[in-house]
Amino acid sequence: MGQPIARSHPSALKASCHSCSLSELCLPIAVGASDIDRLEDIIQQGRSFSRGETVFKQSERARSCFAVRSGAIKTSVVNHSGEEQVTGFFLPGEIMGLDSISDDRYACSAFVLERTSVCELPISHLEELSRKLPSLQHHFFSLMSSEIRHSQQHAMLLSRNTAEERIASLLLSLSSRFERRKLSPTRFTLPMARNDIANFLGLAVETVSRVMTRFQGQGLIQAKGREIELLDLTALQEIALTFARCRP
Amino acid sequence: MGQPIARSHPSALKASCHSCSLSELCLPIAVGASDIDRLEDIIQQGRSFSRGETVFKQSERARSCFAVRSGAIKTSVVNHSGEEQVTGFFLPGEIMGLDSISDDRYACSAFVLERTSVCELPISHLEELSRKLPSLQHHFFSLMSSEIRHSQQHAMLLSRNTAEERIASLLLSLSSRFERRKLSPTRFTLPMARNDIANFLGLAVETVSRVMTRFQGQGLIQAKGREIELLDLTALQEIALTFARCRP
DNA sequence: CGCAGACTTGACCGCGCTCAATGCGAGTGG
DNA sequence: CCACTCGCATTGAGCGCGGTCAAGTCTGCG
Repeated sequence: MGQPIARSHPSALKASCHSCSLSELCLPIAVGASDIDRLEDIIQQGRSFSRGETVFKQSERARSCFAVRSGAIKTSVVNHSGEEQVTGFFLPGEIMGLDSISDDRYACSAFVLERTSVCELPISHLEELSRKLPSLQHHFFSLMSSEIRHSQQHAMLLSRNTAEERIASLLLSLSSRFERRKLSPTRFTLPMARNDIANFLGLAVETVSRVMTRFQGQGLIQAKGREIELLDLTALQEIALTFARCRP
Repeated sequence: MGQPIARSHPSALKASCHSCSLSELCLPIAVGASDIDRLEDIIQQGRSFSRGETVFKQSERARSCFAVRSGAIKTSVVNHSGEEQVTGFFLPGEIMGLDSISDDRYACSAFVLERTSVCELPISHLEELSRKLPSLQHHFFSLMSSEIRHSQQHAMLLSRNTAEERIASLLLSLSSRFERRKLSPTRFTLPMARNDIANFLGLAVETVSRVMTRFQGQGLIQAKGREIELLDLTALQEIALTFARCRP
């Protein structure tokens, strides 16, 4: 996957941002309507992946970022002792790979959690187009800047917060990200396994389980497997509020 | 400090990157010799700050990034419960404020740990110049990309590593950053208090103290107050290696 | 129906936090 | 010069959160 996906798909479709339902979350918001065409010229609408596949692998040549169109992805790195470390989850409208622009190797692997389709953004083309479209350049600086902040927030979350606070934060983060897509902020299906949640939050799976049943006992959530309903958002916010704020 | 520093220094000096001893670590590496002048045109050589002052404060208007010329700085945010959370340390040749480009408010405050001078990089000018100098634009994307990775590394460090691993990692990070500046990688003065270290690493001060005396007992380091000597780099690396790698 | 993987629940224990006291060096003033 | 203070660092005692280990339960799928 280091090569642009086009390789395996000689007839890779040009993206059609115009008709994409995510255009208000994704790159197009950064460019005037008249310039969307130029964006479409460099973006390749990639193929779909199914559960378990990887969009790219750690330390492959990094030539592209990817915008998630549908589905869900987890990124993770393996440390030298062979353990996986989940570094993030990416949902539709979000862009992954921004951490891999610097040393031209992907810093992490991107695992597909459920049937997913992505748009491929070749980095060199993006840089080139950014020079011509100031608003696009600005948007990218902003995107990366927010990404730094999200990582910092996450580090802060891991540094001093209890298991309950971490889990409440994650649930609320997911909630607001679903809401942005006009989906229910209180009733959704977790795209990732408990294991991934635990790993991402620096906890043991057992702890995640325990906390979620505790939350359920307190009437804060209703959980059956990956089906989640948030019953008391304000209480969850109260718990999570020990740290700053969630993904905007 | 939200205003460019020039306000308080009407005669703010144009930067002289040409003669700066850090030019091989800092922005100039990104531009050809002939373009350094254009860089100097937009960079303001700021004034010096002394211990305890702030270069900028959280939630002030963010108009500039800052390159550290000399000294040392810690960045931190206060969460809503009023506690400080140290998010990073910045040494000469490093650029801070990259996390604050997105929503035009500083995401953190920058506290001066020892007598420090900085160069101010107005964001709007940087974006403009980046459009004209592709290598500068690329460099900035790279910088921000690495910053994302550093935060992720830090998050990983906090998520599963023991106190010893965290502290060994920090010591090695500092070591390599001193080395980059042609200073001794094994003998240096910590610019920050134990308190800041503890906060940054998500530990209690007492734990930092205990671990450092333990390291000393094992002959790994020699510490007297903030004077540190790393006696056994490989052993420290062995300890830290549970996670990935330090600041390049 | 049976198996494998994901999730839950329980019992136990250790790392690191908390609280509290003490040590130490720098700066200040008598 | 000492006495005093203040901030910072170190050291000790006790305990709780969350990790580990080990069963047990649920679920989807061939």
